[in-house]
Amino acid sequence: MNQTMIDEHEPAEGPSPLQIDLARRILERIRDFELGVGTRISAPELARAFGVSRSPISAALDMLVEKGVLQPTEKRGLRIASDISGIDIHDLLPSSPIEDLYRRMMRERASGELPQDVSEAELMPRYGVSRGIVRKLLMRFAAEGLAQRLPGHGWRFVDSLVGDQAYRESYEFRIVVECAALRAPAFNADPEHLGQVRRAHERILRDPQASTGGDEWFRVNASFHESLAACSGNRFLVDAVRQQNNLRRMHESGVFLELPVERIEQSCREHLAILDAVEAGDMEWAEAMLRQHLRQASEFRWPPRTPEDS
Amino acid sequence: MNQTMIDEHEPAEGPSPLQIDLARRILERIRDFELGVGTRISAPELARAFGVSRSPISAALDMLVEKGVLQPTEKRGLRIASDISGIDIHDLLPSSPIEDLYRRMMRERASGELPQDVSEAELMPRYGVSRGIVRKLLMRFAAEGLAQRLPGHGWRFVDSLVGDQAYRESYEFRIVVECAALRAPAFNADPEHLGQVRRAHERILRDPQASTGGDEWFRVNASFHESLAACSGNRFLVDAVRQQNNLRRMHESGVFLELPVERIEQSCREHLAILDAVEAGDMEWAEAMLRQHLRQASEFRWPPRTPEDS
DNA sequence: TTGTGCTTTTCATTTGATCAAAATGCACTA
DNA sequence: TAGTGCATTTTGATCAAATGAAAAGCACAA
Repeated sequence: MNQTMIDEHEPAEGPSPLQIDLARRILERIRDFELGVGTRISAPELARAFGVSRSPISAALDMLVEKGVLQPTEKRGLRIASDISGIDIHDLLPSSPIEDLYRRMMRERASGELPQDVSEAELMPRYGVSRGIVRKLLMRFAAEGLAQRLPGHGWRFVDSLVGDQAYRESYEFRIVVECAALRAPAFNADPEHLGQVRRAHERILRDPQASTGGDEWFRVNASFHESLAACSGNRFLVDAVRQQNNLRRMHESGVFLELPVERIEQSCREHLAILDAVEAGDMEWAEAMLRQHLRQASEFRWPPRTPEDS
Repeated sequence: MNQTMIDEHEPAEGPSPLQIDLARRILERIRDFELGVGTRISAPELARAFGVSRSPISAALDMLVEKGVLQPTEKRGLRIASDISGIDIHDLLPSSPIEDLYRRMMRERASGELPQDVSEAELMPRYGVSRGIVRKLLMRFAAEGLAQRLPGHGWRFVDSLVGDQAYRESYEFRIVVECAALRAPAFNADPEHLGQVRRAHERILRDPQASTGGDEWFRVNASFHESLAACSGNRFLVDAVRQQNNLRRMHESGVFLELPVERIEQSCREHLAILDAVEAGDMEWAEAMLRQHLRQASEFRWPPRTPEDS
């Protein structure tokens, strides 16, 4: 072959998915801790918090410097350069192609475009990616309890939350597990942690409109339920709640319409009331409210979908 | 290169892991359905039952013919040739190297020889296998909820059931979930299925000695708890019970001593009593007994281990 | 001490070709 | 109508080499 092109390395191999993910989580962390402009940022601390080495953290911080969120101090190190409380994190950061594909698959599965049983070979041309990518994605679905390998050939997505039946089962399960968490003998509310959850809710209530579209509300909602379970001190309860959150994420990614603002506000207030009861130590009241909260949610019907849906 | 050797394919590539697994499950099925000598065997039916195509089923049946369990009929097709109720399935069938390695890893992890955090590169030389094999094994652990990928490099085994703390949490979780299953509004006992579980218990009671060593008792025990959950009609409860079974399997594979016979017999009888109550529709009594059964199990201390254990 | 900026080392992904195994289709039979 | 036996097609496992990314180490600064 003749080399008419400069056979240099392909330029601009962007940041790795891990780096992008870390950058996003760093922003979320800055917001959750309500760190102000000028605060110094420590790479080792972040590395510890996220369970990785400094290498990908440094790369993520570099991205944030490029975006103007951070800036180098006079001597060494970084500090926060701008207020990010108002901006949308997803708009600021590129999302990795892998992440996009993951969401796209989830959406197509939730809407039924993608069948329940799929083969790797079928997905490769469909999404125009190599087998390695397909497997990585499927493994991720599997790790989140959303898919599993079949014996022999192929993968199967879990019976998702389509149809009233599975939906009911999910809420029944959540009531069982989450209420049990509140009743756990070793229940111990960590004020620090719950306070953070509470602040996130108050942020939503201050500007509910901003949360209807993105997954901001989803994140806060999920962390509320997970944090309550965490107080039980029982890791299995936490895992169960987390998996239910994953399932709901997949289901809701198939619903295109936005949640009505009033709905979000009401849920927020219910969450805060439950937090009040928990922090006051009135577990029975908290449990009653949580049960009621979940039951209401299970009766909520999603807004009508696009016309061609069944 | 000169070809001094006959460059034929390596001989005797044994049966695939799937084939061996299917052969084992076919034997278990014959025993569970108590099919007698002479019964004809239908490959498509087995393929349907196990969710695979006829190809691996045929290979598995060939293995069983070789072992003398099945034999060809005069014209076409196969029939059962010998009574297998007394034999040990594990002795009859070879176990695939992959399966052996899986068990070995599980045992070494349960006993603490293998650290909680591992890298693929560390396991390759340790077990003398390629990276592909290591990944397949780790993926299997992950699928069973026994391990997960870490961000960046490496894998982490789940906090296993070592230490009183995790052990207590596990039983607490099981009580919550399994008792909820009995209380489920849609609870519906399938007599066919439960009868099969019952027969398996009676088989154990007839010859308890035979079950102390192998995993026969473990299988029956696990299927009892899983079957009860299945009657709830709630897939999430079933999944939760199944995952707890996986965890216990890993934990118990680290315990070398055998369970005392009396212990197995007592559990068997308790299981049967619970089945009686369930089939009689007395769910409250069933739940009370189940709760008591689990609580007792949680208080049971394993027999002393080999001396050098902590 | 704790953090930074760099280098070195280790680890895992990617890629493409080859091959084993599972799925599928078809002719034929009980 | 289901089942068998065999042939064909499809799927995914496997391997080594090259590349890219994360972890680990070190000197130095606040």
